[in-house]
Amino acid sequence: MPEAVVPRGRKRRLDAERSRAAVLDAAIAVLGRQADASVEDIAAAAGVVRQTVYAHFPSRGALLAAVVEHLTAETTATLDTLDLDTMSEVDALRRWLEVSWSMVERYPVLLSPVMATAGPGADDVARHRSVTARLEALIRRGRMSGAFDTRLPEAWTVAAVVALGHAAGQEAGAGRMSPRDAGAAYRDSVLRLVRAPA
Amino acid sequence: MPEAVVPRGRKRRLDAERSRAAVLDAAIAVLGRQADASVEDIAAAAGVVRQTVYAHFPSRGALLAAVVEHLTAETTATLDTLDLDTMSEVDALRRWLEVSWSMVERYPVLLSPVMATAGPGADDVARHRSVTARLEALIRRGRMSGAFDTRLPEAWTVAAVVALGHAAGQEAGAGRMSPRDAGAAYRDSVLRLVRAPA
DNA sequence: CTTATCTTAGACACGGATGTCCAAGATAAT
DNA sequence: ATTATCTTGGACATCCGTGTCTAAGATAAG
Repeated sequence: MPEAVVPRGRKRRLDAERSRAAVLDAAIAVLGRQADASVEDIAAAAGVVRQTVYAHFPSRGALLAAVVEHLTAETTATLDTLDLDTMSEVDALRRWLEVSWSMVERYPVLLSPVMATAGPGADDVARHRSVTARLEALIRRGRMSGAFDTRLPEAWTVAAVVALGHAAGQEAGAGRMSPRDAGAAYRDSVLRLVRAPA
Repeated sequence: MPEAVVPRGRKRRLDAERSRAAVLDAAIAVLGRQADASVEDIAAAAGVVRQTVYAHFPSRGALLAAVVEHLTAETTATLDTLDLDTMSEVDALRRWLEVSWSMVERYPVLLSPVMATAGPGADDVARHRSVTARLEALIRRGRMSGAFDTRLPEAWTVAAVVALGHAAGQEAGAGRMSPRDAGAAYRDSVLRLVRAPA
């Protein structure tokens, strides 16, 4: 596995950075539709030739890893602008759900198996870790404060929230529900599942 | 695509039927662990050579289709022995969840993408149709009788139940929860999601 | 403008999986 | 015991994807 070329004799040509970005974007788009898309497919969608992809990413796996990295970074960054800690648990969860859902809507690849299999930790949860970490902390806080129900295991609750997100994404992606309705159903369902009974 | 050989000059050798069954069972087991297992892998697990697989199934796709067919048949058969119509909606749903969960436990391949991609209708829902049809009917009945909540779309409710089943399977399969706990959490979550508020 | 960088086109090697063919031997049916 | 069926081993063609190499042409940086 050779490394991606990053010359230092002169300045990096912005041309190159444009190609790299195009490939990355194309990968996000294409893999969102077909998880096992070939490098050829991605290159074509990027308006580039296959060799150019290898000029920026040493291997297919490295490209996938870059996709995962890119998206998790953006998602966690977005989540961190929310100041979830300063609001009530229920509001914070609502906010978290809104943001997560908007990300899923924008990047369907987020629910693709690609996110699980790519990257160092090839575990379905380990991959979402940096994103679900916020959720986990939030849920723990709500459970301790009495705002959330504690009858179900904490880890299960997290898994359930993720799974319902997948379901909403499927329904919207398959055209069985409008993205709006899917998002609403998602939020309502999670709240019903997580909130402490009155 | 040649057809599977079914001679009629003499009687079918039970030897052959044993091989066929072994291959089918091996496929169910192996694909449960690795969705993209090769015909070679499956043959090896069946204690058979690759060519023998092709002697019974014309192609890889046909084998997958046979797996799907086999499992959906068994599952629907099991579900039909329950007489769900004669009990209360909540009891019926509980029963449905128990049976479905036991099937998922026994056949992890049921949550594999194999079930979606194989078979004629390559739709995630269309494949489960014969199984989820029972669930759908059940949910509709409960919604009309007032036992279930009607604030969420019916189709969404079905999707959510399936998704939570996947989550439970994942958690149990990954060893993060015991199968028992996962099943319990699954049932509790679904009931909490579906039941009408008191 | 000069030069280094980037993209492209065309090959090529390699590995892995699918599907096919055939001949020989094992095995069950009659 | 005879015969048709089944499994096996070996070999082979094919397709597809990955990854590498090279030379030529385009393009941005200095």
